[in-house]
Amino acid sequence: MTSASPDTILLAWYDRNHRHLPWRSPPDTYANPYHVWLSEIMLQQTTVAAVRPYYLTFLSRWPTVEALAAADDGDVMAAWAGLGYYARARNLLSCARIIVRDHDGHFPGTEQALLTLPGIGAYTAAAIASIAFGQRAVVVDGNVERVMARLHAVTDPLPGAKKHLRTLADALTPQQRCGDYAQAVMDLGATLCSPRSPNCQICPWVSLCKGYHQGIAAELPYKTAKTKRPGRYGTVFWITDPEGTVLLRQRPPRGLLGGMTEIPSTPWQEAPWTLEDSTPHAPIQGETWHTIAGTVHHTFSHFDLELKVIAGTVAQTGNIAGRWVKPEHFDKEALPSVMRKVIRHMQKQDTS
DNA sequence: GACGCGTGGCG
DNA sequence: TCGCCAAGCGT
Repeated sequence: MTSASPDTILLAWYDRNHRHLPWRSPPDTYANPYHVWLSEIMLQQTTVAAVRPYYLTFLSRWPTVEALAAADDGDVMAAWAGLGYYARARNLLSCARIIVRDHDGHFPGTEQALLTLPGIGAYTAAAIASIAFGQRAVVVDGNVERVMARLHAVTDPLPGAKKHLRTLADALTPQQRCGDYAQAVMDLGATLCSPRSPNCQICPWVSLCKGYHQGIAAELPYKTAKTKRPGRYGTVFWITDPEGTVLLRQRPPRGLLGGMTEIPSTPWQEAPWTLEDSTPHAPIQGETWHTIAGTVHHTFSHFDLELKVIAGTVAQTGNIAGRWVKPEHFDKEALPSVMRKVIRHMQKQDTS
């Protein structure tokens, strides 16, 4: 007798257990390339739970790549606000406009062509090519790396082991049902073969899994130690006019929170700010500042931030660089989470 | 290849 | 409270 191949075993598991996600199509069908692309960009380093509402909002507001390409930049950034990694939103718009301008509104169907588009790297190109176009492509994300490391008991640490893990993933990738297979491995990693406590007992691959048989599956993949997150400090200037309108401004188009709306602030430096050092950075001078009690803490990918807030009022809003926005219109702004924390902090002051 | 780039949830 | 983690990409 012959035993089923690993990919056949996994696909059978997927047919029984696949999750219903808004961007997915039924097994054995090709999904809409626009849907696959939009979801894959949002899912980069981001959980399904976080993506779901954003995906539904985007698809509702911009149902096609043509609609997205025609969208206003500020509307797209505002709709992305809170999801993080804002370069993805800038690249999303840029990519949509290239698709419409150079590709007649159709996504290319090969990995090689997809790779030339902004925001689409090795993983996303392979995902779109396989899931939306049925091409054989080796899809390697964090899930696949973890599953391969466990299945083959790879003990060399990441990121050094990446090339080896890709080779192992390539060897397992079938010629048929390529999109379903890609989603199946990722589903396996996201549900059973999870980072902390894998559910090996009901895993379709348990009998093949070297990591399981060596008793080290849950520990894999090993990773090289990370350095501790440094701390940074800033002072935010909460400036209002007599009617409670607040001074906002735009951040530079690239870099941290690039293109997003901010509340004016000192630079974010390694040492705490004194009041005297802070105020020269304010958008207005000669102000009487009122220190707001407490601090706002926020963790970015590569540093921890602690913000103090000082408040001031101006009689006239003219001749000050920035935009004056009423609080009831904040929800239309491209305000990242750290700035919404500052706003919440100020609203707590009002009610206490 | 290393680093910059967000956020929220979870053990 | 804290470190880890998520369907990575661009430079």
